[in-house]
Amino acid sequence: MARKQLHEQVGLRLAALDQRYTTSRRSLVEVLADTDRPMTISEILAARALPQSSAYRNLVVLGEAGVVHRVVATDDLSRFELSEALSGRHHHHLICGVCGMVADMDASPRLERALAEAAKAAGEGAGFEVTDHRIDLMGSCSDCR
Amino acid sequence: MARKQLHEQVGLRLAALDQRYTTSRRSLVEVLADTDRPMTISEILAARALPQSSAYRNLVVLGEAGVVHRVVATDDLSRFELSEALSGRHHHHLICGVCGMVADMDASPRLERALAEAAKAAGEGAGFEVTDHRIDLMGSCSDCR
DNA sequence: ATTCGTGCAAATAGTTTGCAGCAGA
DNA sequence: TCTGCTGCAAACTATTTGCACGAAT
Repeated sequence: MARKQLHEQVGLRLAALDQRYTTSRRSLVEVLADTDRPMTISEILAARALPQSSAYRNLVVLGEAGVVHRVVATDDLSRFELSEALSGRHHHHLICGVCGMVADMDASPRLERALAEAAKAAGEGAGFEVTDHRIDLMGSCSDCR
Repeated sequence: MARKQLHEQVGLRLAALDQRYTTSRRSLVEVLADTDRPMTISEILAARALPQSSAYRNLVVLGEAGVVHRVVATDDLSRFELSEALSGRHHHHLICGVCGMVADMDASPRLERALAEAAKAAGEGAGFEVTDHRIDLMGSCSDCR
């Protein structure tokens, strides 16, 4: 999605919640749009000077607006990425167990189909309504070997 | 696995690291063997009175010994389960986005095959060596609807 | 005996929040 | 203009650690 349209979309989503699209929120969206992997708070702050509390607060708001998505890896750092609704790329993650790095990985149709089937079975069995999924491949990245 | 053999296995794994199989460690293993879902620290402490610090410390040791495994869901509570090497059940998780509950879900062969293929492709593409994976179905549990 | 584990309390790390001043629609 | 956002600092929560005592080999 072009950068301009991206901001338009974000603006709309925020407006729907009576939230303003302020400079710091725009900053956060820019940073996340510029990268191809989920970013930690410190990475975000390294890219755009911004008080931590504003970063946290705005990421919450952007999360509620469906603009950003929180990724949980294995270390205890939150990572954030643009939501798939905005990035348009359904993907999963590679997670390095040594350094904690997280990289994006494109989804495979076959995997998605198998997953949909498993989700259906799980729902029937346990009265659980599946709305989303998360697939992570764990291992070691090239820097850690 | 029978309870007695389980403790034997745990004892061996701890011994391999020059660690003793003490009463509190045995307690932790028992609690985790008695349940079918990953447990938070507070759930564990509710089941067996034990100082928090001992629980945390021993879960680290049991983790290093490959006896327990830490499960990361979406809230910021660590959850622990018996490792698959000991439980013998390869499984994935259902995670409720409302209450944070985590339940076990048996793995499906088809899903595993599709995943193995995706893992191979990812490794080739990114110089990433895949050693494990994690699949979670997110949604809402029966209690939350 | 000597090494390792325990329990308490204090420390730490990441994240959240109260409040006074500032800015966007 | 008026409601909501910002920035600072203090608060909070989950987890980790230092240290002196106790237990296991």
